[in-house]
Amino acid sequence: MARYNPKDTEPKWREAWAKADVFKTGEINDGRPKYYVLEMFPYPSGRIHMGHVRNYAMGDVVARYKRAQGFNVLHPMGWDAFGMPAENAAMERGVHPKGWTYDNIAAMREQLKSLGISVDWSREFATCDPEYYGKQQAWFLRLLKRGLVYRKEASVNWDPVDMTVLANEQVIDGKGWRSGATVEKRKLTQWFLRITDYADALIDGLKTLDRWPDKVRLMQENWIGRSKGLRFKFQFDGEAPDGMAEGLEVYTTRPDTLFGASFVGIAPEHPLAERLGLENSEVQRFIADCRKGGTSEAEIESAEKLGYDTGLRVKHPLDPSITLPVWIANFILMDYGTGAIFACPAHDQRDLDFARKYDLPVKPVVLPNGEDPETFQVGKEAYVGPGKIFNSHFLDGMDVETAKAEAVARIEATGQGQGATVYRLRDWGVSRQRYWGCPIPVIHCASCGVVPVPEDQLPVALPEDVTFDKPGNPLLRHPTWRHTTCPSCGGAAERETDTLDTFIDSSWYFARFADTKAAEPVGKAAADYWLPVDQYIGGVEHAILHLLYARFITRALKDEGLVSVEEPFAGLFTQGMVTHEAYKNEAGEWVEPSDVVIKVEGNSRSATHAKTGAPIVIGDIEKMSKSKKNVVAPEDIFEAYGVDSARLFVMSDSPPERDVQWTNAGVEGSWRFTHRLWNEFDSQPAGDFAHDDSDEAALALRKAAHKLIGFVTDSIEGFRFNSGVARLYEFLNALKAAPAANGDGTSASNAVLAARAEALNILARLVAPFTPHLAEEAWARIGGEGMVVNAPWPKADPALAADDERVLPIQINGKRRGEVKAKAGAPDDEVTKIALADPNIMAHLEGLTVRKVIVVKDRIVNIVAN
RNA sequence: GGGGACGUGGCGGAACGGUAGACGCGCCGGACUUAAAAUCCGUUGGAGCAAUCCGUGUGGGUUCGAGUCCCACCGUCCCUACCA
Repeated sequence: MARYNPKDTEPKWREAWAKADVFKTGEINDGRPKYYVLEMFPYPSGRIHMGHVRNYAMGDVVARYKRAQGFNVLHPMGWDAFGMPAENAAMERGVHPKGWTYDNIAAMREQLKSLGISVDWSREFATCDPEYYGKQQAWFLRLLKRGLVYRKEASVNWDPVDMTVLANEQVIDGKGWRSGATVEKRKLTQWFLRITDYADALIDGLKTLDRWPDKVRLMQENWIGRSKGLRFKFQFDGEAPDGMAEGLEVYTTRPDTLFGASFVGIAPEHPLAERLGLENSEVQRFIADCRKGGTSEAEIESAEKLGYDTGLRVKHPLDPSITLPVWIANFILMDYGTGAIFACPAHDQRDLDFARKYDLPVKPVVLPNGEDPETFQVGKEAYVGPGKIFNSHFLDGMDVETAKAEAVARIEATGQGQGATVYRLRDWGVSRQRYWGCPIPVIHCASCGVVPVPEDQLPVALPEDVTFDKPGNPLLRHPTWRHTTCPSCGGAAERETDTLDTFIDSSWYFARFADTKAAEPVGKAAADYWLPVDQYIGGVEHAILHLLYARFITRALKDEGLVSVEEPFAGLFTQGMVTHEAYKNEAGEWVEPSDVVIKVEGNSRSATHAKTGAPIVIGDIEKMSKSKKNVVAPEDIFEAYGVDSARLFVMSDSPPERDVQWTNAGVEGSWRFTHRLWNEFDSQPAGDFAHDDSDEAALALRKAAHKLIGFVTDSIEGFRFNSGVARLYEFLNALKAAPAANGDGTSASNAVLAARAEALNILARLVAPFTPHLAEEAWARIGGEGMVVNAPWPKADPALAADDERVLPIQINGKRRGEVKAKAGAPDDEVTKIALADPNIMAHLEGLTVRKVIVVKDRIVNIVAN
């Protein structure tokens, strides 16, 4: 018997798989049902981390399982390869982003391959391949023609030192994350995608995604933020200011509280405010003060409400005898609704805070149930609950919902406004003043305006001779690249130097995988066959941005006739992170796990430094990160324990959707399992043995093996890998306990050896998705046909998988008092008779009267007695 | 402020409304060893000699039966946010 040695075994089988090209995707419509499993593709940072191991191991379990089930499986891999880190490397170390990126890809490809994942590598691509982003430019231009792409002036976060636009996430406490410079708001002309055109479709489509986590669907729904309300125009009392002759338009979701209005508020960026600012330096100063406030959470939380009374007044839309003052208020956002509101302080907390500060009227119009209209008052808290409308003329006595409908109807009847649906979602700004991204394929011509690059000139490729010694966009300062001729008039013109947000790159890659050689952006026949992705797997951190963008682009591409599906991902699974304890020395510096020695005494643990012996503080369990030094490198683990043990551990320790805590002891448990598993295979004697089901031990083993098939199958289907692995452990324990095989197998009966042979044959196939290399070696050891990777998923014999005898617990008044053995499906009265005859039960029923006996077939007996 | 998830042994976690704690880790005991590591075997929710009793954050409720369903509270975590 030889000890299992993953170091030799694992590479051997990876080579065998590659040589036989077993993971090559089948042709479309090859007769088998299709299954498309995809993990979110990685950013090529240079090395894989444990999070990747977990993500790709999960996808691999599904892919291998589905292949064994007879599906035509598409399981591709690619690289989300554009983005800032490549440019940062260029600035910091003088390497070219392209070289840096492709070097990283090469390194990570080797690491991923060493994981033994069943990927069809022939379909690999990177989003920075001109071949890929050229196709992206092609569909981008088609969306431009469709009117889904437009330019507008928008305010952006501008880093004055790096001379670039920053995403909101890159602004930390008002400063650029790299330069540390105070970020300015600048108005720039930017490219946008009309995602808001699809707001309704994106919300309504969520209902069809029944294999998505509810959490993610809810997050998207909230993000899109559909609200129904009323949009109407206030007319000015007296002469309207310049440009406002039509009135001042506001949006509200509470038209029922119109009679509680005490003032009208406009955002500091509102055109009316800006106009007033031109004439009045006091207004100008006020607006400037409002801009100073930061956007961090704490600042918004504590920000004082600020207001400026413009002196203008407007007429109440339902009673012109009432007039309301117009204030400029810092808490009103220009980019939601109309940038202007009517305020009802009694029933909105922000309005109330403002009204109290500036001593404006607070008039309640919704009476909570049980309150007296004469005495009800609003103090420091606005009342936002249900109730009856009062103090509101014709709305009096209505409930809130009825009053909303009535108020909308009245306003619509007077022509002052209309019921309206407003979204929180904004159009998607996709311009980036960056080099390492997909160039926006348009040309600016002085006489023709914006002209799309003709399709036969695509891709618009990035120039490679660029410099990073100065801040700003290298494309802008490149001596020749942007100078070109207008495709329309032939005159001198300039290329667009903005590149696309990298979220565009990842919004359609799954469709390209269907046919990576297609001349069109998406190969229609292949995409129609493969899409949607049946199972998508990735981190929950992409719940909103990536998954929403991909849904939007899919719908846009569908309307453009490029794909046939509306939703890209039929099934979504969001897996948890890989965490690890973080350690600190007495000076408060982070210490790497490999330098820490843990001592256990009873239930308490203490730690010391491996080299110095100095005390170490065991900190919290946190996401692995370089800054906290609590990172365990996958390659070190592969080296020490083998790939299968690492895969097995990340699959087994926690439910897949939850975080898994990496521990050395844990992976050692998986390592022990692989050895014990191998030993069982290795101890099975050669030869054909006949089944003999009269042998109790043999039959028990066979039954356990056939039941196991169902357990493991269900656990994979239901993404409960940890439970499936637990069942495999349990079965291995049963196998070891069976009377057999003490080295040479001599003590086992032929019946048991036959049962063992059958069990091992099943077991090898069931563990194959989890520990594929070991399974292959085990399969070979027991003389399995071909490679286990090509073996069909085992089928349970229903007769063997079913229990013919059941052990039913007997409860008295819900407390367990004994058990009864009964044939499966035994009639209730028979089970009752046996239960009541049980001596222990009889003892417990002493002095009690049996009122009722509840028998749940094959499960439980409950005797109700008192 | 709004929304959501989760509270089970020393730890990670199992449990279609039906035997709570599967499986793993750790601890403890034993075998092997000159010894240790590795490996193997066994015990392990708490109390009790035992019968038995108590146990799934707290308090109520529904049910023959609740970790699971409902209500309230406490705690932890995540998302989102002057969104009118």
